[in-house]
Amino acid sequence: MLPARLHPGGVEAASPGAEAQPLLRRLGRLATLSPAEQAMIAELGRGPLRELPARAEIHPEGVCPPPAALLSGWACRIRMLADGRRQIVAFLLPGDLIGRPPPCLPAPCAALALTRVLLADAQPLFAAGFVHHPPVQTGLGRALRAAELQEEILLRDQVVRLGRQTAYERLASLLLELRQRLEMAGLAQPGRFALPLTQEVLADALGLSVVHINRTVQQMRRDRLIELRGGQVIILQPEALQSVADWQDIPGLRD
Amino acid sequence: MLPARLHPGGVEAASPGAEAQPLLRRLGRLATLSPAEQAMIAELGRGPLRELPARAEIHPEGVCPPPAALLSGWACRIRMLADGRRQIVAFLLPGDLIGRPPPCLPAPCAALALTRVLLADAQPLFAAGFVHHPPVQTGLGRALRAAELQEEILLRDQVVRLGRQTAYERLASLLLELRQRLEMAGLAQPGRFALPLTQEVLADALGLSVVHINRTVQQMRRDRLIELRGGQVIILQPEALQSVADWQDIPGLRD
DNA sequence: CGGTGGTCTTAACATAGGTTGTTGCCGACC
DNA sequence: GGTCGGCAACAACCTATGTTAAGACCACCG
Repeated sequence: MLPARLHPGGVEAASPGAEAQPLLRRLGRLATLSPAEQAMIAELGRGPLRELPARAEIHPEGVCPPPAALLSGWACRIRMLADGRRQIVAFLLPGDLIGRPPPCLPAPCAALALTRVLLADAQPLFAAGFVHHPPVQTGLGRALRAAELQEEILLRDQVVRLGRQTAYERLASLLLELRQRLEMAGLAQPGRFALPLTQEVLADALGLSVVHINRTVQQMRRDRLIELRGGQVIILQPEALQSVADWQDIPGLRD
Repeated sequence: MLPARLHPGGVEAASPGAEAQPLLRRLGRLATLSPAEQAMIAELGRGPLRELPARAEIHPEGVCPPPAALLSGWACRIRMLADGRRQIVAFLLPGDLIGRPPPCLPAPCAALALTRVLLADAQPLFAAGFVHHPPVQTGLGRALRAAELQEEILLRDQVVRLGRQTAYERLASLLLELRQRLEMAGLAQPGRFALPLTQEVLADALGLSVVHINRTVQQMRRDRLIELRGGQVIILQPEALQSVADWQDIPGLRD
């Protein structure tokens, strides 16, 4: 609704369109984009944006949400059971896409802001990449398609974590996933990144209790694999962490 | 490789093209197909088929498998950890699609036949529905797209199961999922269907040990929710099972 | 300043589910 | 008809993780 320049707080928008940087970076890594496509993506950052505070619902469960791009802040897809148990299905990071172009089935989970978030309407992107041309034909189409496929891969990783890994392994694996994703969006220094998540959120993502997350974090600190304070993670021993987590890199796509 | 008519065993191929029935049924439920599209699908059953015995690998981990349609038999997507732990990520039922049209990222999990399976080359389908036209434009495109979206929904259900449900709830939920999917492919009588899975396979899917699967099955039998013998399940109390599992139907798409 | 609420931390105890090992059934194969 | 392998069933014991509860720290706010 409001133009971008009315949101001075938080986003350090030095150059115009800077809000779209992570999205541009990520999609640009997935396929070669034409200058026109790059411009279209950068334009999103100048278009009408939706700003939401932490804890706000981006879209509820059971609807078919319109395509949006997460420009800044963290969010998640979450599902709740009847008795209140919560499972975070996926984390959404700057540069990620929420919602699908039609035809679209009702989403089985809600999307929730974990921090203050800035959302842009991604309808034009999907229209250009998915609807007007077959996705294979354009760089943008291939990039959007690859983003979808990556999301599916992350979902499968999550299944393996929850199904067959111990608490310690799950935490290691999640941290490595977030690190790589943030790097792909240009938001992490090597070995160090911001993690604006409470232990309760981690618990809901990893299928554990808060108490046990705490135990596990303590242990990982004592083992000198990570440091975690004030919303910042430092990965002290990447190789050790990778071997604990049985980690394999998230594949990309270059045309 | 071999033409369909050289596979007399197992498939009761009364009319020609009968092998493609489940696929036709399922895609036809997802979108309205033109007669030409229906013919193209039926044609798959007459084209060169790939037959594999139980336990055979359909495709390994880490490759980009060509699109195939599972015409008969059960299979699964599975991922293995370095130390041999296995997690079944998804079950593949007759009428399901394996592999993706390019652009495609290396699959993070292998596909494994759980029974004898019959596979057809699905490249023509994806070419027509995805590559030559944008998926929205044709009925086939919409159906293929909906099938993909359904698969993603199943994956999210699986995450919730493994993350937040008890063994008993997981089993209930999986049985309901399989029931609905088999019904959508026209392969289940109401309240009763074939389940050609060993308890070990169930364990690998539900993130449990074989022993505990056995305990859980016994309990569910004692509670008179299901019968399970000789590869057949009878759901005795569907509503009770649904309330245990916190079940919601898998959404479909009708144009 | 002193509440108030959110988050992290720790401890004690409870339990769902894992592990190991044995038995019995049944169909396949010689 | 015997033997063998795969599978289901069951028991005894063990452990990872959940639950409940309470204190410490910190940010915010009146």
